[in-house]
Parts: sequence; C-alpha cells; structure tokens
Amino acid sequence: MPTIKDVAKMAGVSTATVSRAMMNPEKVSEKTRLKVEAAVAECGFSPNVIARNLRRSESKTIVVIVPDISNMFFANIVRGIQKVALANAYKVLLGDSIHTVEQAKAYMDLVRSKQADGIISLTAELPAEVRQGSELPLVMACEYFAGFPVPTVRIDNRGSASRAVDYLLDIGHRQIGCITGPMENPICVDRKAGYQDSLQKMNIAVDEQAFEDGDFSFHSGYSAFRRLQQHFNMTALFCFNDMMALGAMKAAIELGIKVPQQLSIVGFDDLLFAEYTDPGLTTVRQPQEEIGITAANTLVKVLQGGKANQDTIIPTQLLVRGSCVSPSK
Amino acid sequence: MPTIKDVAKMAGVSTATVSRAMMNPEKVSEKTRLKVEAAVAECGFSPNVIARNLRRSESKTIVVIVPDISNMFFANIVRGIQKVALANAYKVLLGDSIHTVEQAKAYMDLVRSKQADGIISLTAELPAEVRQGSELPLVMACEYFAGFPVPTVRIDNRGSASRAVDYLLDIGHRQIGCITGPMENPICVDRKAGYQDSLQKMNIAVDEQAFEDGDFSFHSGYSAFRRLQQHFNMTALFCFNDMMALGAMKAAIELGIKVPQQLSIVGFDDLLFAEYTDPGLTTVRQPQEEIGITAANTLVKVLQGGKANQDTIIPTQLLVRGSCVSPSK
DNA sequence: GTGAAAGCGCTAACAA
DNA sequence: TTGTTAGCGCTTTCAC
Repeated sequence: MPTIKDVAKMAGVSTATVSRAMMNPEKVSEKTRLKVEAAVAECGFSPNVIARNLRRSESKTIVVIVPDISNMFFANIVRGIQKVALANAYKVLLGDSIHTVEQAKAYMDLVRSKQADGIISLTAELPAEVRQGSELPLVMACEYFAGFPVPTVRIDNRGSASRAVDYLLDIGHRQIGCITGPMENPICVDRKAGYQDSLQKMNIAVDEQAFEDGDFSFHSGYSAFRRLQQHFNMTALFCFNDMMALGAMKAAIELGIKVPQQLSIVGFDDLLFAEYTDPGLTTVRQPQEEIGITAANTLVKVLQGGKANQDTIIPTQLLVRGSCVSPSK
Repeated sequence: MPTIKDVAKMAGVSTATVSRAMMNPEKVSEKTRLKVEAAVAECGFSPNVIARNLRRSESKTIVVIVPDISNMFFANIVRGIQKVALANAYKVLLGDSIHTVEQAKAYMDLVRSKQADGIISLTAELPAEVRQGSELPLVMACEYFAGFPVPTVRIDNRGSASRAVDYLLDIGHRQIGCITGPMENPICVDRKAGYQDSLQKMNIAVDEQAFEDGDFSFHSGYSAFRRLQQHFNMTALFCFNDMMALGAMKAAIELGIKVPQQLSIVGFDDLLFAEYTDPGLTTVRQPQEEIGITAANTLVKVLQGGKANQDTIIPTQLLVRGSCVSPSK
C-alpha cells in the first residue's frame, strides 16, 4: 500500500505538495498537479484517512443510535440520515442499542474517543449523564426528554393523536379504546393527552378502562387487545403505532370481530405495511425519511459550529384507509 | 480533552507505561497500575482511538453493504452481524448502496483508505473489479457470484425452492404460477431451477407462461400477479420472496380470488409479517439473524488471518401456515 | 518493570 | 508556488 511519501518521490515533489494537490488543487500549479495526479494513478495511491483524521482531529463519521434496527420505522429514518450524511461526506456508524442504556453509552463513547464527530439518537434510553446536558454534539429524533437542552426533531405527538381521535369521533364513534406504548416514554404521555383532549372537547368522560399498555411490538398489540376487549366495550380503537394496530387487528379477527364493520382501527407511523393490510390501516403518517433528513441536517449544522434549531416539528398527516367506518347502530 | 501525556504526568510515569497499564495490565506492577488508573479516572481520560488505529494500522470497523436498509430482510441480517461485531470489539459501518454499484464502490474504498478492516456484502451489485478477485477482506452473504473466490454464507436456493414447490404438488396442485425476482440475479436462477426440478420429478411439463418477473418489492408482486393471472390459470402461486407474495395476495383479494380456497400462496424469507397476514403466509424460512452471525464470524476469522470456509450453507425450513390448502376440484 | 525514542501517514504553519 | 518542519496521540521496540 503506497503512502503519500511514495507518491511524492515518484512525482519528484514534497509530501506537502502532494497533499495540497489533492486537497486544494487550486493552490498548486497546473504542471505539478498533473505530475502528482499521474503518480497517484500509477501507484494506485489512496490516502490513509485515519492518518488524516488524526491530524485534523475529526472523523467525518456520525453515529446513529437506534433502539432496534429491525424495526422498519427506524430503518426508514436511518435511510434519510444516510442520504444527508453521504451528501456531506460523512459516514454513518450504526449503533443498535437493543433498548439498553449500556449499549447506547458505548456508542456515545465513540465521540469521546474521536471515532465519531456526532450522534443522532432515535431513542431516549440514554445514560443519565447525557440528560444533564453533556457537551456532546447530539441531536435527538422522534423521542425527547422534556427540558433536555439538545436540538430535537420530532412530531407534534399530542396534536397528531388528537387529530386521529377527532376523526373517529367525527364519524360517530363514542366508545374508543386505546392501546398505548410504555407510559414512561414522554411521547406516549403526549399521545395519551391528545386522546384525552379530543374526548374532552366533545364532553365525553375519559374512562380509564379504555386503556391498555403495549410496548410498540406486534405481539403486545395482540395481547393488549385481548385484555382490553374483556373490560371495555368499544366500536373503535386507537393504537400508538402501526405494529400494535396490526396485532390488535389480528386478535380482533381471531375473536370473530369484523374490521371495520364492528371495530374501526387507527394506527400511528404509516409503515409500508399499513397500506397493504386488509383493510388498509388508517394511520397518522410520520414522514420517516424526512425526519431522518432533518435530524442529519441539524447535526451537520451543529458540527459546523452553527447554531441549530432547538426543536423542529415535522408535520404529520392522517391517512384515511379502509379500517375505519361509522359505527353501526 | 486530556491525552495520554496528561495522564502520564499526573501519575508520574511515562506515556509508555500508561499505554501498557491500559492495554497489558499484566506487564505493569500492581502499584503503578493503580496510580495510572487513578490518574485516568481523575482526569476522565479516554484514549484517542484514531491515534491508536493509525499506530496499529487497523480500524476495528467492518462495513456492511446493504442494497436497501429499509428492507426488513436485510435489517435482520444486519442485526446478527452487529451482535458478533460487538462481541469482537468491531464497530459496524452501515453502507446502504441503494442498489447502485457506485455507492457500493465508495463503501469498499473505506477498506483501502484504512477506515475499515473488512466488508460484508449483502448484495452482488458490486464493481466488476471486485469480482476478478481483488484482495480485499470480503465476505458475501445471501447473494453470490458463481466462481467468485470469496467466502460466502448463503442458503441452498435451488433445494429450498424445490421443497416449497414439492409441498404444493404434494397437496395436489398441478397449475403452479411463479413470481420470480430479477433473473440476472444468480439466486433467482437457482430458485427457478428448483421450481423446475420439482415439476420434472412429477413429469409435469414446465410452462413458460407460468412465470412473471418481479423485483422483490411488494408492488412488483402486486402487478406481476395481475399480469400472470391473465395468461395463466393456476391454483397455487410460488413467489421468490414474502414481499412479493404479500403483493400478490393483495392483488388476488382485490380480484375476488379467495386465498387460500381458490389460490394457495407460498413465499420465501419468513419476514415478521408473514406470520401476521390473514391467512398466515406459508414460506421458506431463511434464518436471517443466523446468516448475519455466520457471515460476521467468517469475516472475523478472515481478519484474524485464519482460513475461512469458502462456502457456508445455512439450512432453511418450510413453514406451513394458512395460505395453502389442497385445490378444490 | 519502566522510560526514551521512533514513527504510523498525514496536514498545516512557516519560510523561502 | 513549493519545501521544511513539526506535530496529531498513540504503541512498541529497545535499552536499562
């Protein structure tokens, strides 16, 4: 593997000139530039980026901490991040924290050890130290901590949930069950508040029996619905994500409950599959790739020393598909 | 940010000793080790891994080239890779090639520039140079080139496809449609051969009208089925992956064709969703995480200078679910 | 067991 | 415009 020295020798110039010819071609005469380029081509030189990184003390790498890469929702966001990273000559180091704080911490340490320049976290399951405002270049996406002084890209969870429930109320539902996520998660608190807002606007009392907790997995949606349906009589169901909505749909069908005739269902996220179930799932669309793109742009700005927006809210959209109809009397 | 020098000064030893105390604690006296540890703790020293990498000329990073990270099939494999990487102190750099050779090449260059130690490619869409046997530490998973002298982890595509079609024949189907992938892809050629093997064993002529090409996407499955059903009369359908099977299922339902009563469907992969459709999708299970784990173990062995298996075949399994029944006469 | 010194491959002042 | 020089922060002989 040739080094910059070899190229310098071949081209009959100094290593500094080789470096310049490659990094700032305009700072070098046409003639020497060509000599250098020829030498580079001849010996197949490829600069050792580790050495460059050391010298410039930057790694041109960003870490993305994901709680679960096999979750399509996150994968789509990662894709958006990837696009922006690439366009700005950053690499993306994938950090699947598998929902553990220890893993997340390990990935954050990559910045401390200079292996990465910054972090985008798609999870709030981060070490406590971080929340006290450590000075790492960090951008949060989707999730957030209240009062966490870090640029965050997210949606209006409360308003979006409310819009979904408004829709169910509009078409006549009054008994609306709700499968939530883990309630220690701020975005779940927000979505629940949105559900309550809608009922209160219509002067409908909020029945605590209407709720069951899930953990965002298909399976938890399935079992939450089976529990819920035993103690709450409903004509419609609002789920905090699509996976749980699909699980609930499966459970309903198994119980002989017809969707949507006997039970309308609304999800949240708009995964690819939401369109393909039968009936298609009405859901709150989160523009996943756009969230990723925005988060990455924000981090890039931070890394360039710019002042980034503290909070960017990405608009959502209620997608009405076949899974909801007016309740039969 | 403190460096090793600062620690050395604080502990009253040389930088060499600090380095030893951290890397080879046994080569240092108990007493100095404690001094060093105290100093490290006090100033919050974290070694600059870039400098270490430069010195040792390794990066402890592997690149995974994925044609599409938002495809759950690949995401699951990445997860397996991630586990092994972590256990061996490697980081995983995510390379989403978005099905382009140029992107793939850019990611492969990370090895040349010493930013990564090795590559796992989940796509065969690689630059031509690579196929001539460049000397990069590379492991292929899932896909392969015939005669490509590189360790490969994959399944028996031909046998697995044949087993699926055998099953359809066993339960009485004789008119079996087939939605393939892009036929320039060797694994598609293999799966098609498996389909043909099965029919030939039963002395059933292979009708070219039975095939339609897809591109592994849901949408292509949907439209391929609409085309296929116009020129081929079938009681069963074999799809080269689950996504296309789901697309075909959707199209069938829209056309008023009852699944499985009027059309049995078999997929390939066993995505999470295959279990959750209604009816559940009968499919050839590829142990995705295991493929990732095996590929990563193979690469680690290569990187350690060991001789890796040239070809590892991971067994598949036919999962029978509700989407197949015997044809009604 | 420990320290001095060399150097991984590159970039960036500073001179010329 | 170009070369000289001095490191970036670490590991690793090689002496002691």
